[in-house]
Amino acid sequence: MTAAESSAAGAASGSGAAPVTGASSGAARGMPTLEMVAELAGVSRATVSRVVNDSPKVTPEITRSVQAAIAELNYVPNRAARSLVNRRTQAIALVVPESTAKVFADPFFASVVQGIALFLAETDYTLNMLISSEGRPEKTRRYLLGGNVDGAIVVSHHSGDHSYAHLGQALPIVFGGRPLAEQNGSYYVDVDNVAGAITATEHLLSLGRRRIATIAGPQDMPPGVDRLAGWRQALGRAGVSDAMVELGDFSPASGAAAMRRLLDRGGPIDALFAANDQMAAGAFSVLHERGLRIPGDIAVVGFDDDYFGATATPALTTVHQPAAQLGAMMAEVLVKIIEGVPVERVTSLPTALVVRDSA
Amino acid sequence: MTAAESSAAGAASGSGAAPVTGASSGAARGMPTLEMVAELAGVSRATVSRVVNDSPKVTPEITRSVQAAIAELNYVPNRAARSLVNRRTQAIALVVPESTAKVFADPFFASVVQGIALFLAETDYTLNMLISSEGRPEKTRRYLLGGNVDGAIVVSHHSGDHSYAHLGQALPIVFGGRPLAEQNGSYYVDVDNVAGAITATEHLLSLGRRRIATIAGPQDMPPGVDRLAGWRQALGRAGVSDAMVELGDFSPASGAAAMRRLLDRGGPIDALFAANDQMAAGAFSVLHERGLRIPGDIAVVGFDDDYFGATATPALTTVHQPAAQLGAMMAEVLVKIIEGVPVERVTSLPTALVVRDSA
DNA sequence: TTGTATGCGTTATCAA
DNA sequence: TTGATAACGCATACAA
Repeated sequence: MTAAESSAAGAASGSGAAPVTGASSGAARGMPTLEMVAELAGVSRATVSRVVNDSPKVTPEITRSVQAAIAELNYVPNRAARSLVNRRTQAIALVVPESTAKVFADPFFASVVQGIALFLAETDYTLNMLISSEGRPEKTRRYLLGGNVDGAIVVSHHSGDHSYAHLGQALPIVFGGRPLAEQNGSYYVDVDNVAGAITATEHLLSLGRRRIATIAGPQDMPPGVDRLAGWRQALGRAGVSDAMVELGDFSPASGAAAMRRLLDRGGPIDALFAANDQMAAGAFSVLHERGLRIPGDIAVVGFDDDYFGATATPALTTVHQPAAQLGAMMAEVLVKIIEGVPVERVTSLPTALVVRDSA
Repeated sequence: MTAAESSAAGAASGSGAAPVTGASSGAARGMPTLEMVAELAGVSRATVSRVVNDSPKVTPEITRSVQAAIAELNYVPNRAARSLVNRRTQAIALVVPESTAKVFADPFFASVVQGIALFLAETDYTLNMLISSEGRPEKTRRYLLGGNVDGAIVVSHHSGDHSYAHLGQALPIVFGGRPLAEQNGSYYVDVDNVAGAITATEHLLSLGRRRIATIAGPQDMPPGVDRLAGWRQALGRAGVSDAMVELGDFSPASGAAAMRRLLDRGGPIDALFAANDQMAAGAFSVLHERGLRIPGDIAVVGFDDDYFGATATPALTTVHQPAAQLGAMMAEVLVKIIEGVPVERVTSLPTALVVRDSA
C-alpha cells in the first residue's frame, strides 16, 4: 500500500460507437401515475392512494381490483410527490468524514456499512452515502438540514468524532462509537471496548502469563482509552503490574516502534495486548526481527479481527468486533428514533475473543 | 477472517434516559420556502426561482437582494418539489450485488466506492447505495425503474456481472468491469487487464526468467480470462512456453492449491504471475513451505495491489489498479450520459506496475 | 366506505 | 425583466 503511485487518469480508449443518448432521464418518461391506476380501476385517486398505503377502510373487493390495476400498469408511487406532502423523504444519510474515507478500505468500516445497507434494505428507507469534506463542512450541514433525509448515521474512523453532534437537535442522528467527551444527549452505538480488552487480557492471564505489556491506542480516541482501561482492570484484579504501556496511533509502524520501546526497556515480557491488529502486525515484525517466538516467548492478542489476523504467522488471537451487527444496530436505532419509538441513547454490542495461534 | 463467529446480537445496555423524541422528521419542521424568500425580498416566487437557478435574465440589483433574503432565512430548495416538476431526482444509485457485499471488505472495491462518492460530492448528485439481493431482484428493478434515481452504477465483485444490462435501455447505467459476453450496448469502464498482465509478464521476462507459470483466475470472469490472455500474449511474443497454467478462483486457498499443482508437475519454474494478490498470497505460503526462495528461486508478480502486497515478505511486486479513478470515471461517465453529453461506451483505465521485492 | 377538493414547494408558460 | 398561474403526483380533511 506504500509505493504504487498510479499515473492512471483520464485515459479513455473507445471502442463502440457513442450514440448521443437523446437527453435526460429515461425512466421518468411515461411512468404510470396514481391517476391512471384510478382510471383503470374505475375508482377515485383517493381510493387508490388508500390501497397503496393500505388504509384499513376499504372494501376487499375494490382493493383487489385496484391492486390488479397497479400490477397491470406496473405502477410505483412517485417518491418525490409523496415526500412533498408527507414531509418525509424515506432517506437516511450515511455521513463518512473524508479522513475516514481514505481508510475506507478498513474492512471493519466496510462491514459496518454493509450492515447498515443490509438492514435498511428490509425497510423502505434509502441510504444516501455522502463523504463530508472537512474542508467545508457547511455543505454537509446544508444537505443534512436541507430536508433531504429523515435522519443520519455518522461513522468516523476510529470513532469519537461527534463534530456533528449539535445537529442532533435538528435531525435524528446516530453515531458510531462513543463520543470522546460525554455529549449532551447524542445517540450512539458502540462495541464494548473495555469488556473486550478485559477478555483479551484475562485470556493472557489464563495462559499463565504475568509480564503483560500493552501497546495502547491514542488516548484522545475512545477506543484507545477504553482498551487501555480494560487491560488495566484485568491486570489490577489479578494483582499484576500494569507498568508496561507504550502508546501507538493504531498504525502498523507505530506498533513496531512501540514494541521496540517495550523490548528496549529490558524488563521481562511474556505477553502483549495490542489495542488493534494493525499495531499487532507491527509488533509481529519486530518480534520476528529480534528472534522472539510467538507465542513461545511472547503471547500476543490483538483487537479488531482485521484481515491481518487470520493470515499472520502465527495466526493472531484477537478480539472480534461485530462490525456488521454494529451497522445494523445503528440503522435500527435511527429508524426507531425517526419513527418515534423510544430507544436507549447508548447501545453497546459485545465482542468475542477469537483464539488462534498467537496466544 | 476464518473463525470468529461472533455471538453478538441485540444486546443492548442502556445508560442515558430515553426521552421519546416526539415524532417524525425534525428538519422538515418550519423550513423556509421559496415563497418566504420572495416575500422577504419583495419579489415574486418566479424571480426567486430564477435567482436560485441563476437564470441569465435578472437584474443584478434584485439578484443581490434575493440572495440576501436567501442567506438570512438560510433557505435551501426543497428537493422533492423540484424533483417533482423536473422529473429529475439528482440521485444516482450505486448497486452492489449482495454476493459482492459479502466481500465488501475488498479494499479494491472500497476504493472504487470512495472514488465514486468523491466525484459525486463535487456535483450535485446524491449517491443512493443499495444492496441488491440476488434473491429477489425485482425489488432493485422496481427501485431503479421507479423513478427514484437518474441513473445507476453497478459494481459487482470481480466484474462481468451485467445482469442489469437490460435495464440500460430504460435508465442510464454504467457498469464496472467488462461484461462477460459482449453486451448489446451497455456502458462500462474497466481497467486494462490484458495490458496489465502483459506488463507484469514482460517484467518477469526482463528479469531473465523463461519458465514462467501463471495461476489464472476463473475463466468465466473477464479479469480471469483477460489476465491469462495477457500473460499468453507476452509469452508468445517472447517465444516462451505458455504451458504452465493452473486455475484458481481468486481466493488465497485456491492460489495455494494451484501453486502445489504447478510445483508437482515437476518441471522447472523460475517465475509466477498470479492473476491476483490473494492467490499470490496462497502461492507465497506454499513456496515458503517448500523452502523455495522468492525471488531467488521463483520471482512472483501479482495483480490488484492489495493490502497483502506491501506487507508480504518479501513485499510483492504487483499490478496496481487505479481503483479510485475507476470509481470516479464511472461516476463521470454516468453523469455525462444523464446530461446528454456524448461518451464512449467503453472506457478503459491503465494499470501501473509496482515493483517491490518479489520480482 | 368512497369521492371531492385543496395544498405540498418548485419550475415553466405566458402575459405584462 | 418580472409576475401571475398552471402543472408535477400524491395524501388527506371534509363532504357525501
